[in-house]
Amino acid sequence: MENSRIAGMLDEVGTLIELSEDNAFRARAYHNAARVVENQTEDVAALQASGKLANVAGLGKEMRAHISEILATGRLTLLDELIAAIEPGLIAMLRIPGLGPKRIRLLHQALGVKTLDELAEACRTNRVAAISGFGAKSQANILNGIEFLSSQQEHFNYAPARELADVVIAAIRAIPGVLRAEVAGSLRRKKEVVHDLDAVASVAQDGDRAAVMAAFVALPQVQSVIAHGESKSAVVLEGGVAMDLRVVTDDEYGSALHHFTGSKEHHIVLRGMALERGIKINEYGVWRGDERLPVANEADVYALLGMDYIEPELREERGEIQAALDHTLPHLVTANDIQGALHCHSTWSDGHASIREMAQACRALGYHYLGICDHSQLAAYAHGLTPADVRRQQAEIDALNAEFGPDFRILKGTECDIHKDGALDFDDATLATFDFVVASIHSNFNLSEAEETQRLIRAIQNPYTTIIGHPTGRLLLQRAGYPVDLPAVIAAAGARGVAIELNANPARFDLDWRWLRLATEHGVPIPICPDAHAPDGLTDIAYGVGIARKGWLTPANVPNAWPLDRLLAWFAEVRERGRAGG
DNA sequence: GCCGTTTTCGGCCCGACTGTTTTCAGTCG
Repeated sequence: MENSRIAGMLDEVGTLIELSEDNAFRARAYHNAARVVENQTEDVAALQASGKLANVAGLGKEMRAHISEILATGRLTLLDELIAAIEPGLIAMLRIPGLGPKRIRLLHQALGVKTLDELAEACRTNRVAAISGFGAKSQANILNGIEFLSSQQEHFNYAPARELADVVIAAIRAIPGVLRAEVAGSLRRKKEVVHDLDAVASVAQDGDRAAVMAAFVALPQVQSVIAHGESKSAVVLEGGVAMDLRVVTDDEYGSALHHFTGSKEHHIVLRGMALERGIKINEYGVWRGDERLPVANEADVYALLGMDYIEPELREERGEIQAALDHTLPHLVTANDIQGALHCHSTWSDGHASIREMAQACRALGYHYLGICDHSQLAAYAHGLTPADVRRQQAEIDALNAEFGPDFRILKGTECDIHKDGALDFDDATLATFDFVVASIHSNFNLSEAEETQRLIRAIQNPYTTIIGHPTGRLLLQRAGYPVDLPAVIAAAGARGVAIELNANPARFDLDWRWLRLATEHGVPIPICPDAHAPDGLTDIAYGVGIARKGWLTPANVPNAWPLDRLLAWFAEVRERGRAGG
């Protein structure tokens, strides 16, 4: 039983409790337990067997009993009872902006509405406005919210959200009176998908806020205004992206940026810890009793608690607070550490630029090497290369390397398809001609989890495999990818010394950052690969670095942060270990 | 439901905004 499945069941219990009773803290305990289970790098079943589950904070007696039941039976009686008792349509109502569990219960009890459609109809027939506590505006907002849900995307990929945010932040900075402005929220934490945008801006004095806010809601990118206050406004931008802006005085900016960067879970733990030390943290500052402690910037918040600074990417309540107290936070990889690009395509297969153009683009970015990895023959849809094509391509690479000289190196690679049975798509003689081999799945996504897992493990055990490409095949917000037991794949890669790529294409970000720490614990190197099909795709590496940082990666974990000689030595070492039988 | 202790109950992050009501509850981040 995967941790994520156990977590999913506990999380669902939490949501159903929200809808069935008043004790929000009980619901939170379940959501919290779900996150704790999800964050365990070891299997919960193993933790239970070794008795270590009792030491995990957030999992009390009741939660451990639930976990035991799930592990033994695959089911949870409490969850079954809640599902039987609660209308499933009420869960969907939680997604309506401005409508929470209490008012949903009230609507259900007063009107008997069980689905979004029934609720919309109740709004149209004026039955919602008649309920005590509701009115004409609530009714209109609920109806608008239901229409918004059906017409808008709920989440957005990081890259387009970032581009839009950069435009709007620049516009906010240009508003007269604004001293500082920055994007906050999940985008600043580099989450792979974001729900909305948060931003913080500062002004010299309170009196300047209203004018700045008025200018913000009037920006050309603003489609509609949801809330407009002096210090806080909420709007919907073009493309349906919701955005919140907070305006504070400049002495509050550090605390406000920290507060609105989140995550909520990080703050709950941090503030609880601060309270134990007699310190209160809010979005305006840090206080000991009535005394306001000096906070010039975000780092001061942590320093006042005796902790190391925690980068925004790490603020997910996954052990970073304890590590900051212990001074054991990792030295995170940065874009400046990147030495080259591995896993790039050219016009030899489905790329849109020649090898020369890709190499020139890499040199312009200051990189020292480029790994060309065109598709293999099985990928006919992508004009995959035959062994004869490979020989001609490698002759071209030799000629280009001779021309470029010693300062830049084009590496001979392949993105070699993994067959249904786990075999690679080239014979050994051809595989031996490459400097390195990226092995990827592009077909037969519908096998069982056991079959896909075995398929990847067999590819890992091929002596020529250097890197497993996009290990789950997911496309964010589009498709889930094939089912795969990632802990088993990570363990196999670690045992064999094979790397797993972090595909930096913002539609993929595969391997998911939540697995990166488990991978590094197993000694699996994680190259950050752009999977670029054109020169502009190389810039995805910067996005991949953000995800790598969320996964606590250091330059030592990332082969393309290594100089060329070390990289080549590692390629040879992986192949040698493969030939020696792992 | 979990946790910690001034240790088996009481608190659980905290403040802005909205809508409805007229002092506050619900929602959100």
